[in-house]
Amino acid sequence: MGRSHAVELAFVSPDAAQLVAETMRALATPSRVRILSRLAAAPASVGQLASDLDLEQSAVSQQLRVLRHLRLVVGERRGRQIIYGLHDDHVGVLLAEAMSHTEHLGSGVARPARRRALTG
Amino acid sequence: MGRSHAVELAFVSPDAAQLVAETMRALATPSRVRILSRLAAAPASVGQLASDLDLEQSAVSQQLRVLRHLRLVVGERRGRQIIYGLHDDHVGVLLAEAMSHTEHLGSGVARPARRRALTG
DNA sequence: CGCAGATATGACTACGTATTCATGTAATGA
DNA sequence: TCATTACATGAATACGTAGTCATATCTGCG
Repeated sequence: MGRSHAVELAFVSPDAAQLVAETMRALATPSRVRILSRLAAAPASVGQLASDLDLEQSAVSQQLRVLRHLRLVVGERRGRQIIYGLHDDHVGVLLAEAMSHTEHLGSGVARPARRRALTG
Repeated sequence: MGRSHAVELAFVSPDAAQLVAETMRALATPSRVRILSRLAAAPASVGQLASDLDLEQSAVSQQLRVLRHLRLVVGERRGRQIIYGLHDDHVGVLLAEAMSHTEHLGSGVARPARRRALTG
């Protein structure tokens, strides 16, 4: 097949890539990252999330719907409220990995800002 | 600044959430996931990526620009071509974690899930 | 220098979606 | 039953961006 096969490990099919992308999309907005990190600390109701993250209740519900759909969070009815939490620890690991990465990158990651003192 | 517990995911500031989201956005599209997984296997030129992933050269360059900007890939000039590769192993870990999570969820994004108890 | 290969980059279009507003639905209490 | 609390959900708007086309830049060769 190939003249020199190096390491063809993680070749992913377009289908699998689609799934990965859809899942990672959940972490692609600040609001959902905040919601997830909040739930990673402790389960909370929708209203509690809204007031704590300073978001509209509708917005929280909409994002929770997305996260629920992606199996990243689960909701459990408790009287009038619905307590949300991370679906499992795997989600926390993924989130931690993402944050670790961001920390590792540090400064000027997603900014087209020019660094000074490079060229005259 | 470390809580002594399983996942040290405390509250994340809106600013940090923004950074995390921007970084994770790189994995939020199938084309970039495919590019990264391809580069995880072995470095490749732009044209090679284009032909192998069946994408337009422009599209590959555009996405590489994003990935480069997010410090996920690096390009190295080699004659007329530019060989791209993952920025470091950390990127591979993140990608593997994402794929692992997706595999764990299965092929269906929307299925009646079994939930785990939140309140005890 | 002139030409071809290889990649980068603006401009444009199309699509997804985050947010808000308004309303609907479920659960508690009188 | 009606009122209130707590969430969910359709509709509309605004914004970001992935992909395409055309063009520019940059490299190597004769």
